[in-house]
Amino acid sequence: MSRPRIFDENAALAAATAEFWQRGYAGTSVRDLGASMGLGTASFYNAFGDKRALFLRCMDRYIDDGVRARIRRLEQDRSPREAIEEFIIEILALSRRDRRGCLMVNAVLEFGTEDNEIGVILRERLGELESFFRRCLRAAQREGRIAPQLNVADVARLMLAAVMGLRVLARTRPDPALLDGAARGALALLGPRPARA
Amino acid sequence: MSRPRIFDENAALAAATAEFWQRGYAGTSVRDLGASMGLGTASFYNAFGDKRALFLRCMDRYIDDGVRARIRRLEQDRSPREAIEEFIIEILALSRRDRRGCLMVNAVLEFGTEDNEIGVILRERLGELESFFRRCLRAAQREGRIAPQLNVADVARLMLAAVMGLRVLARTRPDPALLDGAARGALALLGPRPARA
DNA sequence: AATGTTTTAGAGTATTTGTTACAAATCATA
DNA sequence: TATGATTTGTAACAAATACTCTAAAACATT
Repeated sequence: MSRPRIFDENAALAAATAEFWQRGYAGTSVRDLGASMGLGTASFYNAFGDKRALFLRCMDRYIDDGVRARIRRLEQDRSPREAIEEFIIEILALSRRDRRGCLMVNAVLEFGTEDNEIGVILRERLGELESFFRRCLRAAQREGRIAPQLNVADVARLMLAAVMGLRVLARTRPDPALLDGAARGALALLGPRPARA
Repeated sequence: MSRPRIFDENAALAAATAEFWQRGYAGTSVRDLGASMGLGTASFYNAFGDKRALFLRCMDRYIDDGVRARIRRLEQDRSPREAIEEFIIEILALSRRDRRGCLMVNAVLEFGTEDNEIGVILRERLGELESFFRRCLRAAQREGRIAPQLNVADVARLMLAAVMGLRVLARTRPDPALLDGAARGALALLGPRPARA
């Protein structure tokens, strides 16, 4: 019917994501993107609309494959308390091995106040993460795996902030001692593991 | 001796800072800056060198008048434990009233991986904040105002991360309940206030 | 009033930005 | 092998970017 695409859309999106992740939205030019995606201008605009639309697709993909997948997996495979613990441990591991921080957090700062449509999306995604923490904390509390006097809502909020902070620090001060310490501190929020009855 | 300046350098720096703060470095053009500072191109370049140099001056000023002044003041006027408490309360108040977040945190994400000179400066400034927390925690522990079994180094690191996170959240999700809750969570790290002996 | 020094105003420069235009290329089907 | 549809390469665009240049203006001192 028509000329087939020569490029792999998934690979192109991955390349674009990497570029945005490293240099930010404003810091990445369409020419940079085309080069790293292996696309000419025509293919670029034909396939993805424009720069902003491409960024939105990258962010969607990034979040679906990242936080969301992690939340789904941990909530299915682990006990509530372990789900939180594992989440933090995995974020720590990511932060230790990758100096780019988190594309979503980076986007929060770049678009938070300026682009309202992106702002809405980001707010919602952050809400999902907060909800994950709160759900797990509440469940863990019901199971008696964390102290009953813990303020679940506030700890969830603090954990959200702590994770954001960890991702920020990873981008500028990826000192393992710092990242490990902050993560240990966050884990300590759950209190000592109660002995199995 | 020579033609006097028509503009107030301090006011000009304040205006530039506001611009960078709101729109980021890449997002602010030299024309924007000139306009908000009330400077023509010649005056701009004559007085400040170039865009990057101006940004460095803005950041210096911002940090000196901000975190550093706050640390100095609190460490002088307050007990160690209160210094931390007040610091968090003040950051919370700032975050609630200003959606721009923190210029320093914004810069961390924009320059963390790209510009090494700025990266070094930011790393050092973050270190100062971490040290403040650690100093106060250690002193408070010696005074018996926080639990002796608290891991001071890790709590200081977590607090650094939490403050960064709070500043990030302020920029996109300035929901008072969220910010208040995260701050309460951070304060709870210090444990209950011991009764005065 | 002349000198020296710096600031100012504004036009101008070369490069980069995001995006469009257009014709050639490539396939499935008729 | 012609048709139809879409992708591709390249050239081009207007606007914006950071920055420079030239010359006039404004002061303190002589």
